[in-house]
Amino acid sequence: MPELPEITLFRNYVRETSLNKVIKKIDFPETSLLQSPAEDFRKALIGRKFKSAERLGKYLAVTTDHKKSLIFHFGMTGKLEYYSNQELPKYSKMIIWFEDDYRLAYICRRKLGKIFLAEDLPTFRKENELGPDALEISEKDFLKSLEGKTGTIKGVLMDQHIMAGVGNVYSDEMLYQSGIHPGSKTDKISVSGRKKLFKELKAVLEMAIEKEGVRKEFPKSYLIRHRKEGENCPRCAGKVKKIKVSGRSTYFCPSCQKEEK
DNA sequence: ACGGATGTTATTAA
DNA sequence: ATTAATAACATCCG
Repeated sequence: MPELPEITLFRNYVRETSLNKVIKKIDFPETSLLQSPAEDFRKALIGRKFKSAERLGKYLAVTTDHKKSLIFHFGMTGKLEYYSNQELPKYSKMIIWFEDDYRLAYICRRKLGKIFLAEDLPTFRKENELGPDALEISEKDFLKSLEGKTGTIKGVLMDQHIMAGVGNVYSDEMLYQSGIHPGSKTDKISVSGRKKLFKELKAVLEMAIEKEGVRKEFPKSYLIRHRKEGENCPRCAGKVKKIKVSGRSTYFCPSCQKEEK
C-alpha cells in the first residue's frame, strides 16, 4: 500500500500509540530484512523510549530519547500494528514490546521492506541519497529538478533521488490531474504544464492524506478509482488505458493526456 | 494456472 | 552521466 500518504498515516499511528513508553523487549520472527544485526537493535532500543516519529519520503523514522533512530521502509506490503493480547500478526518481522505489554509489530508479507538503525537522520538521508521530500519541495526546486531531464516524466516523479515519496499509483494520479501523458519526455513539457504538475503533486498527496488513504473516499474525478484497463475516464468520454512506463504498469486517459515528444 | 501487484536495487545495454 | 529494460526479492490474489 505504501507511498507518501500511507507512510504519513503510519507516522501518525506511531505518534498516537508508541511514544514515551519504555521498550522492554524486541522479538525478530525473521531477521532477513534487518540492515544491522538484531543485537544492535536491541542494544539501541531496549530500556529507551521513542520520542518522535518522522517521515522521510517513503521511510518512517522513529527516534529514541538517546537520539538513535529505528527506520522502516515498507516495500509494497509493509504495515504496522499496535496491539495487546492478540496473537502474533501474520508476517510479523519485528515486535517491539512496551512496558505495559502493548506491542508494535512491523509486518511485511512480501519481504520487500527493510529495517534500519541510524545514528541520525541527516546522515541516513545522505547515505540513501534521498531527494527533497515531495510534500516539502518548493516550486522553484521542483522546477529545477526537472531541468535537463530527458527521461519520462513519470520516471522522474518516481525517482527517489530526485524527489522522495511518490510511487507508481500517485504519480499516475498527479499526471492525470495535470493532463500530462505519463510517457511524456520531461524536457518537452511546457512551463505551464510543469507548474500545473507541481500544484497537482501537492493537491493529490494532501487529499490522499486527508482521506486517510481510503480510495473509495477519493473524489470521483480521480483516476485511482478507475485504475483498470477499459474503465470510463471520469472527466471525458474516453477509456482508461494501461501501458508500461519506466518499467511500471501505468494507467491514463489517452484523450485527456496527450504525449509530448 | 499464470500474471500481476503500492518498491528498490543490481545488471546490462544503449 | 543518463536512461531504460529486465530480473530478482516473496507471497497472495484474481
